[in-house]
Amino acid sequence: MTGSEIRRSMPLFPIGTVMQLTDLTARQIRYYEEHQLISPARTEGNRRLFSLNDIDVLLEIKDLIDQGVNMAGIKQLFFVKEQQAITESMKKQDEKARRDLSDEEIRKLLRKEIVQAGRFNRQSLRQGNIHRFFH
Amino acid sequence: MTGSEIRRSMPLFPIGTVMQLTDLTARQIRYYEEHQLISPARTEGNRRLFSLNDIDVLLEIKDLIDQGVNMAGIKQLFFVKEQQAITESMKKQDEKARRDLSDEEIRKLLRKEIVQAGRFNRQSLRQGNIHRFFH
DNA sequence: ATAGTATGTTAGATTTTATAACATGATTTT
DNA sequence: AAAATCATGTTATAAAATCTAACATACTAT
Repeated sequence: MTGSEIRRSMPLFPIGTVMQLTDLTARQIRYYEEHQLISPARTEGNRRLFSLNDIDVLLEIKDLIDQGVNMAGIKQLFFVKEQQAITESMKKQDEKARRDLSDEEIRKLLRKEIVQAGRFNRQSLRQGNIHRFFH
Repeated sequence: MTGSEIRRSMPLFPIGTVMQLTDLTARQIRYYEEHQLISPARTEGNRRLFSLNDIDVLLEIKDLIDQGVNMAGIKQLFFVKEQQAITESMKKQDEKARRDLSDEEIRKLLRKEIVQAGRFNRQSLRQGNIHRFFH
């Protein structure tokens, strides 16, 4: 997790602040939580604490609601987005794997080269430059 | 004011969150407010709402306190810093003024040049290129 | 017409925050 | 040394914000 991801998921805001930032009612926010679209943290005393991410999600929900999408639709959209995100991260992993593989290949090649170079130079080394390897 | 300055001065956090973020007690935070080191906004119901800037200031205060600086010292430091900031912004203004002035001079020069160019070209314009100015 | 959805409203309990006053240990001043 | 000041803790009391749960209601879809 990157630093900014941590910051974005830090529980900071009480519901009142979130209401103002999103123009949603407490009822709505709690309802969306009930439907698992967000999962705000809780204080010791059970008050919700929202993160910047939560607020982003709520603003997305609000946009979709304003466009006439209902809960079911929003859930589907979020589900699809999450799948995409997962696919993306898998793609990245694949790429990394491929990169790692080719790194490994490069290492093999390098080893070969070194061996070859060794063979190449053995003669000349004997012929007067062995002292380089001691001193 | 820039966008980020607005964001940094937006009243968002209740005192509880600020306590956690700064490791200061409510008593301390209120005391520093009493000494006008911060001026958090208030909700309709008189609860304090702190901005990111407030939190920055509180963290600075905490650092200074930890280093043994007392209220008076902190006030002085903040005062000096503010003076510096003002001086800085005046410098910037000066620069801008100077820039504006030289812009004005450039305009003067340009006008002269144009007049000169006009004189220079009058002859040649008459000699067959006046049509460029109509069409 | 009925059922389901999304939100409003209300009630009562709990938590959080506010102010104000007094307490206290550490420094500073007299 | 005694008194005053500083920075913070502690406590009491009031008010505000939030919680859950229940019931109400306007729409939509069947």
